[in-house]
Amino acid sequence: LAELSKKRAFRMTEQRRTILEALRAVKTHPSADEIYETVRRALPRISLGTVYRNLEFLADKGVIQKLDVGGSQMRFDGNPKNHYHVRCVDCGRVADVDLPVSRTFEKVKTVADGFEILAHRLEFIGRCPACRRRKRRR
Amino acid sequence: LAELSKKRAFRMTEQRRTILEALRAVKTHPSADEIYETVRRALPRISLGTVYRNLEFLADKGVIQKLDVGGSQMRFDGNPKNHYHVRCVDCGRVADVDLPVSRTFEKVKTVADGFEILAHRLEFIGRCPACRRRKRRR
DNA sequence: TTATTTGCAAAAACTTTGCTGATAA
DNA sequence: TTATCAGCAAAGTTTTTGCAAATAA
Repeated sequence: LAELSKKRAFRMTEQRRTILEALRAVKTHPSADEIYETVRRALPRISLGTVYRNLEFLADKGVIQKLDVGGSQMRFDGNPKNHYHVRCVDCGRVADVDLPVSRTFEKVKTVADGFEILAHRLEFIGRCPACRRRKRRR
Repeated sequence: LAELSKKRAFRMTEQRRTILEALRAVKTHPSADEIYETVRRALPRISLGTVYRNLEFLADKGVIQKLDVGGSQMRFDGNPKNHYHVRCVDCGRVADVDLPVSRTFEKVKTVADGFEILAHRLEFIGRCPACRRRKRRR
């Protein structure tokens, strides 16, 4: 990694920059295809594969975060620092939670079965305002 | 649901029973294909589709739990009560965590953005004993 | 008897990858 | 100049589904 960045063995291409900007511009936590649709407006020839490759690349570099929250798709977060999320049961929308990271859980170093703990991930499951309204109407 | 169970509109087939027994017999949290491989030993003609359908069915009925922990596959738990899990970063193995469910997080009813909170899900990410050993050797 | 369930195969949904030409530095 | 990167299309992985035959109750 240190070698890589020293040698500058990666480029800031138009595609990479546009993807990163698109992700940083929103506070939602878009999936790869949502980012693809956004970026496509600026770069109509970009491919979905390129979007996936760059998101993976940026997450590897610690510039962004790949969120493996519940649901069938990965989501991406322009903020690489650990924080908690809520996911809407109905529409799958993901948002940040305004709670600090638990000091208690951060201190856990081992659990039963001899697992060595590296991190923890907390996700709230709920209903977003839009879906609450939709449900009330029904 | 009440109607369904009153009318007994479901059967306890050989396949369903075998799948449930296989899941209850282990404390690992197997994926659908792992359960398929196990059940196949008793019922060689069973199809993967049947395994998926029954796991979904049993989870819907609250008999088992479908775990949407990180990773590309769903995992299943014979214990339907909410509890926390650890997942091994290296091999994906999932185990139960010997921590009580957080009263603090259980009390959270809303978060920023007006989400109505229904539940929470905590997952530790770690390294299982086998993978720790494997890593030390390298 | 008959509504539910199965096996099979095809499809769906999401993501990764091989290859060739393009391009950032 | 050249190693990295993009576009394209094909393939991989996991899960779902349509349909006709089988079966639990």
